[in-house]
Amino acid sequence: MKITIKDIAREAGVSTATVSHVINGTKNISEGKTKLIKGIIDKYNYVPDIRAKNLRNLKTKTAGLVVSSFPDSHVSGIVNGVGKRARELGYQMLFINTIEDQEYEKETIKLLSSHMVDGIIITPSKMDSQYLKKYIEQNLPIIQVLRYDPNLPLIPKVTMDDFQAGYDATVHLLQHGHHHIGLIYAKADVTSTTGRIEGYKAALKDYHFTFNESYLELGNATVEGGLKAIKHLINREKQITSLFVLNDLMTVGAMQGLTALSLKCPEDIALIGFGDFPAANITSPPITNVSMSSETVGQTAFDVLLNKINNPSYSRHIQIPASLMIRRSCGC
Amino acid sequence: MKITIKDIAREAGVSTATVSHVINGTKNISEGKTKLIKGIIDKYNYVPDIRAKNLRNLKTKTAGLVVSSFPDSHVSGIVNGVGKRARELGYQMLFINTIEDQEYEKETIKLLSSHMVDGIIITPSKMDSQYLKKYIEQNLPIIQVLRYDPNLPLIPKVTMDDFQAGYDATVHLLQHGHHHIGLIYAKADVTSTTGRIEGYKAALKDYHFTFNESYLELGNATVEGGLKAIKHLINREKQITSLFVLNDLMTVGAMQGLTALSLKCPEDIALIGFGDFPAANITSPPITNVSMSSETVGQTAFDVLLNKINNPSYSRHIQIPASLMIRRSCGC
DNA sequence: TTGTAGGCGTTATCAT
DNA sequence: ATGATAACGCCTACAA
Repeated sequence: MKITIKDIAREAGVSTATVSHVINGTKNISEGKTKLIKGIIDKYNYVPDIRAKNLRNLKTKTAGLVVSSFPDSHVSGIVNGVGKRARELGYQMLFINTIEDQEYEKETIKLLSSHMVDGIIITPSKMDSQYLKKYIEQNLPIIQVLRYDPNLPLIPKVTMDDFQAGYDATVHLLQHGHHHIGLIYAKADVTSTTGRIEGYKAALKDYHFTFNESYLELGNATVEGGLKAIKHLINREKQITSLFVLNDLMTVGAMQGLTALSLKCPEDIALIGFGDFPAANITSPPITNVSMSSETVGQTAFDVLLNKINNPSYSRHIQIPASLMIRRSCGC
Repeated sequence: MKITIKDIAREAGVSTATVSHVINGTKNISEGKTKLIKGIIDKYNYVPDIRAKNLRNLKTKTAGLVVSSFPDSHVSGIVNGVGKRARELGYQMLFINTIEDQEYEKETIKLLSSHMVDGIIITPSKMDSQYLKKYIEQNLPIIQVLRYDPNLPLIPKVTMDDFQAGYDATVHLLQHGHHHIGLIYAKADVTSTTGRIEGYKAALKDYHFTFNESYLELGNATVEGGLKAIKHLINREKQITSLFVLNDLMTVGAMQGLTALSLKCPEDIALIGFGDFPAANITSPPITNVSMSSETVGQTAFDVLLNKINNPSYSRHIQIPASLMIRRSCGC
């Protein structure tokens, strides 16, 4: 038997309006009745039906978080950061992982847009996310995190400063005398990748070295992917003396690959990873990493979403800086 | 301007019932009208308001996942597993991290119980979770994952086989001649910890060694916690020759601590971790771990929840086996 | 095959 | 200080 506000009202001998008011403190009700009603509510452990409440109020106090992959600590840091801030601000969080599947992503957004949430934080699976346009036209608050569609200028963004991070890491390698720098990326067609590669190119250019397309290799964001990638890359481009790996799991794979190839790090091949994970300083050698605070990204993302909800014209792009955590794999 | 089923009906010149039926395929509507109505729906990108739908239907097709901490890959694996299975079965997932705060946990359950979700998967923050009783009496489908209250026999559980895992790891160490085994645990008053410790004790007993309470040390599930714990432990109990560490992050901290103490692993101190993380085979030395598939736990948990939803008397306890991943830190 | 209308549980306006 | 009641948007008997 489900118990409703009517039941409470009946038992208290008052109207539903009165009960509603004591629940929400929205009007002055006499002390006596207040106490009586609260007692009955407690007795039955009554909680107002949130579906009805939402329907009436046009607010759900929940936000959607749609990410496109979830294996690494980076994404889980973001989930954590968003969740933390959401909690602080009294929001619930609906979490969906699209596993890089844009069709599912579209379905998901469609569903969430049906007043399931008050706003959405999304890591789009593809650079082209024009399908989002119709939602912003409908004034559904959406923001992008980590990755974005450059042709969606009205949607706020919270990302890493990928260009700068790529630039800095590359310069570091360059300054250690490495001109042949292999780069293993997780996924093409995504701004987090392209931004970092732009930074890599810019550094090369500033130091007067030519960019070599075939120094780039796809690693699919997994350990095995990183392992395979490094084997291909080093077989193909034997002059490579250093590696820039754009994701934690691939970094682990790359280190395994180096061992498999009997290559010493950093003597034969220097390496800088991207992301940074707790164990990075107990590996052999400890791994230099572009370190980023994914929790910060998550928290900021939620704040930005709230901004967007309260001010529909908000459209800022916030770039969180990364920093180079120097350990031994880079040859320092 | 929000568009509703009425608007669609008006523009199509039909009743809302007809529109509803073509949307849900719940009755035969003539081809012509069907096409017309679908056209209009597409034109306006109309999606039925899920709040209203839920209110009417008494189903939300969303499940709550309430975990109590989120720093490690273990929990994120579970989130991932639950999400994957939920997606396959057409459910959405509401994710909340209570950060080991039972008060917040209670509030959360209360909120979710207000017909926000069809069922709840929870990792309770404390062994005593009797507050859940009133919810099961109200027939809210709840299941426990990873940790549980032993005095809640009616609630299904999906956990690791913690006892067996603790037993096996300890036996492994014992067989290598280690009788003085320090144990660093993440959190007291929680079945995942007590189960593993029971296994540890049982192994000791089977091999005729006495259990020493002061070989146990709390490490708080963090890197720093593990680091501190090992320092305390080794200072206090100098005869210890091996370590069993019940969580990944603490394992990393313990390895750091060994280095800080100028202790060689495994020569001076052998070590077995619990959880297993991608980088565990590129550390120095590679770390032997009790390895568990958290994704499996997550997927199973969702299946069990669905069982509970469909059959309120379901109350099984499923124990997922772990396996020892032998690498070098244990001295093999 | 299609339409009418009541009700899901709340909140909030307008009376009293 | 309270109460009656009309929405919120949808689904679904029941009627036509």
